[in-house]
Amino acid sequence: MRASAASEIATVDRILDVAERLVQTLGFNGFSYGDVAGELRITKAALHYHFPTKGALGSRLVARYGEAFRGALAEIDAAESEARRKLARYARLHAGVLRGNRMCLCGMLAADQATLPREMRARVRAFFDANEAWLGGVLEHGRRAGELRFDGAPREQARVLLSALEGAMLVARSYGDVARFTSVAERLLAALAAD
Amino acid sequence: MRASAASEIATVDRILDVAERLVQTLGFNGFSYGDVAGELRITKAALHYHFPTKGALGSRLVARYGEAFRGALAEIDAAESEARRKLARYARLHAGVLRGNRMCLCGMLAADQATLPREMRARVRAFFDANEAWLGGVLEHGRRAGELRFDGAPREQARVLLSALEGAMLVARSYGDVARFTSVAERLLAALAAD
DNA sequence: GTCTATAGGTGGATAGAC
DNA sequence: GTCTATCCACCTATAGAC
Repeated sequence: MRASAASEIATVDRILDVAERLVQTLGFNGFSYGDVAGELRITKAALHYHFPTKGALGSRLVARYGEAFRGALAEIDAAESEARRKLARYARLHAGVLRGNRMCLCGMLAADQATLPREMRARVRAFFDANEAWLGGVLEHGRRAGELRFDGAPREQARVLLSALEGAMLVARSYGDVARFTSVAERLLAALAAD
Repeated sequence: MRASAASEIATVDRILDVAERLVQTLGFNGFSYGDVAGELRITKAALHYHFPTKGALGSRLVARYGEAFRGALAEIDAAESEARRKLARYARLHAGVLRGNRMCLCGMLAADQATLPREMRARVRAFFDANEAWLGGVLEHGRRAGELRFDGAPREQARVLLSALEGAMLVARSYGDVARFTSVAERLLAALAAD
C-alpha cells in the first residue's frame, strides 16, 4: 500500500460506492457483481478478489453506511444545540439520500431481510438501534428543555419517528417525488413542537 | 370452466396465493417461477401457461391485493362509524399482514420499484392513492365530528399515517417483532385523538 | 491486483407432446 | 392444463496466468 494522491480513490472504495448506489436503488437482489464490474470496467473476478462473496460486500456496505451516518449525527450534535434543529437536520439527512431515487440503504435491506446472510441482518438492526438511540436522546433532551412535547418514553417516540421517515422514503420514491417525503417529515416534527 | 366444489381452489388462485406470500417475504427479485412451481408441485412451464411473464404475474398480484384491501376498507366502513375506531381497525389490518413475517405487498414492491415493469409500478401507486384517499376521508370526517385533532389538510395527514405504518412494518420485520409495529401504530393514533 | 477462462447452477421463457 | 425438454442469458464463485 502506497501513499495515494488526493484525487485517487482506492478500488475498494469505488466498488463500495457503486454497489451502495445499486443496492439503494435496485435492492440487494436487484444488482449483480456483473453490474458493478461493468460500471467500473473491471472484471467480476477482480471484484471477488476484494470481496470474496456478495454477503461480504453487503456487510462492508452496511458497516460503512452506519459509520457515515454516525459521523453525520456527530456533526449535527456539534453544530446544533436545539432539539428541534437537530431533528430538522436529521430529516434533511434522509431527504438528501432520497434525491437520486435512493432509498435508505438499511431501509432497503430491511425489505430484503429474509434473503440476507445473518451478519448483514444484524448490522441492519444495529443501524436502526443507533438511530433510535440518537433520536431518543434528542427527544428526551428536547422535552426536558421544554422545546418538545410528546407522551411516553423518548425511545418509543424515537421509533415512531424512525419508522415514519423510513416509510416516507419508501412511499415517496414510488412517486419519484421528494416533496412527498419533506412534507411528511415537516408534519412529524411540527407535531412535536412545544408551542 | 365448470362449477367447482367449495373445497377446490383454482390453480390460478393457488399460484397467486403462493406468489403473493413469496413476494411479501422475499421481494419481487427474491423469488422465482421455480419456487412457486416447486411449492405447488407443478412445473415452471405450467406456470407460464397461466402467467406468460413474471411481470404479468406481478400485475395480477397487485391488482388482487388492491381489491382485497378495498374490500377490507369497505367492511370497516360498514362496521364502524367512529373515525378513531376505523383507524384502529385499519392499523390492525396491517398488523395482520405483518404476522407471518410478511410485509405489505405494495410496501415491498415500492422497495423493488426501479426493477418493476411500468404497469406494476402504476398499480402500486394506485394502491397508495386508494389508501390515502380512504384515510383522508376518515380523517376529514373525524375532525369535523370533533373526534380527531390535527393541523392542515386531511389528505396530507393521511400521507403521514400511511408512510408511518408502511415504515413501521418495514422496521418491525427486521426485528421479527410485531409489537414494534403495534406500539408505533398506537402512538400515531393516540396523537390524533381530540381529548 | 487484474485478467481469461470456466465451472456449476438458476433465471425467465418457449416448443411441442399428451 | 400439465408435462418433458430445451434455450440462452445471467448468476456467484473459483483456478491459475500475468
